[in-house]
Amino acid sequence: MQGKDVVLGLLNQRDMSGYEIKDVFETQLKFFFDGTFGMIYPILRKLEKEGLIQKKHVVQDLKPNKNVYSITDLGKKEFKTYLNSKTVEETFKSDFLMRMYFGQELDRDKMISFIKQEIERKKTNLSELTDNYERWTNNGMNSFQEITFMYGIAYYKSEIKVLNEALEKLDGQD
Amino acid sequence: MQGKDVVLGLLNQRDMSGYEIKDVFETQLKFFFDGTFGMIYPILRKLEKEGLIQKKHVVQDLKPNKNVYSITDLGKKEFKTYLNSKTVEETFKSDFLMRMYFGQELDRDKMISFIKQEIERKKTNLSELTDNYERWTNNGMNSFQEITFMYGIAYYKSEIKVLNEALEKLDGQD
DNA sequence: GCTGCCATGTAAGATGTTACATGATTGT
DNA sequence: ACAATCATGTAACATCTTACATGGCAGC
Repeated sequence: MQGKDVVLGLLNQRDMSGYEIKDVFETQLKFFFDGTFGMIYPILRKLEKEGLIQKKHVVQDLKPNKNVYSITDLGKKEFKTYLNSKTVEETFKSDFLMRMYFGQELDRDKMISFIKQEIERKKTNLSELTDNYERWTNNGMNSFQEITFMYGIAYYKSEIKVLNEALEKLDGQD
Repeated sequence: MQGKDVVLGLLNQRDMSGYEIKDVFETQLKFFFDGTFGMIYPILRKLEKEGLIQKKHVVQDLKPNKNVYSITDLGKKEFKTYLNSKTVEETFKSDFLMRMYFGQELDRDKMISFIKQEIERKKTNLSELTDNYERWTNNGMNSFQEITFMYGIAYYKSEIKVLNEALEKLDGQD
């Protein structure tokens, strides 16, 4: 599962420009995948070269022109192959937990401020995710896609709770 | 936060060989960072070249010889710099959620089997994490390090619950 | 003889990040 | 003027993954 597969999957749903793809990444896939322009455009070029997608130049009146990509039959086949491949294990990398792990090096107040910062960060993430969920619900979403949101919301809520409990426990040790 | 910082952090705690570092990655950091030999050994070589760590060849009797690394003053300084740098946002990548998102392509049974597989996967991960937590508790662990485990355990438990609920809901739709 | 654990490494390639670079249009 | 949004891209670099390659020692 790489950027390539995700882009192909999106174009398998409907035609899009690189800019639009970035937008879907931000509003719908952000919790479990992130893509940047520096990644999306090179992927589009590569997929086109391989004949998996096709470019159409679209002239616009009120906005700058754009390149809209559509998936080819070859691309559809390739995406199906991905969908039927073995699911790879998720990856998670946390700088915050790293600091918790190596915390003995720092003083207690610094550590507590790290935790408070992380709680705030997660609260922000949660409200963004909730907003995107609500916005998308109105545009049609199937029960499986809904799971991706439930999953993310449960994650943030449960970690906010854990971190608050940790703070309380640390307070009790004074 | 990269492999380099983690390796430096571990050697900041005590001297270790590449093989031992891998073991700590597996048993203590696995939830929020993963390292492979193909990553660890090149990092050790690089850090040594930069003068941040030092190699000692240790001849062993009952086991193959090994290279034990220790951190230098320069390395300690470098690690402190990392600890005081701004925490970067966590990253999460999930192939499972990807399939949930693009699920309309597949038939319902296949999707349900993906969910069941993922629940099993998470149950296994949870029990491994719990085992490592218990094993480590007996070897001394501070309250901040404990947070890294609480965080992971909460994650797995809450996602297992979400996925089970999703399954029930899907059953109700028959 | 085989398996499992201990132990170290390389080389090639894929992948992704960061920073830079450009420019139109719309609204304030 | 200026900021925001729309729109596309490159080049250099850092990083990591995968696969390969080797070999000692212990116990069955």
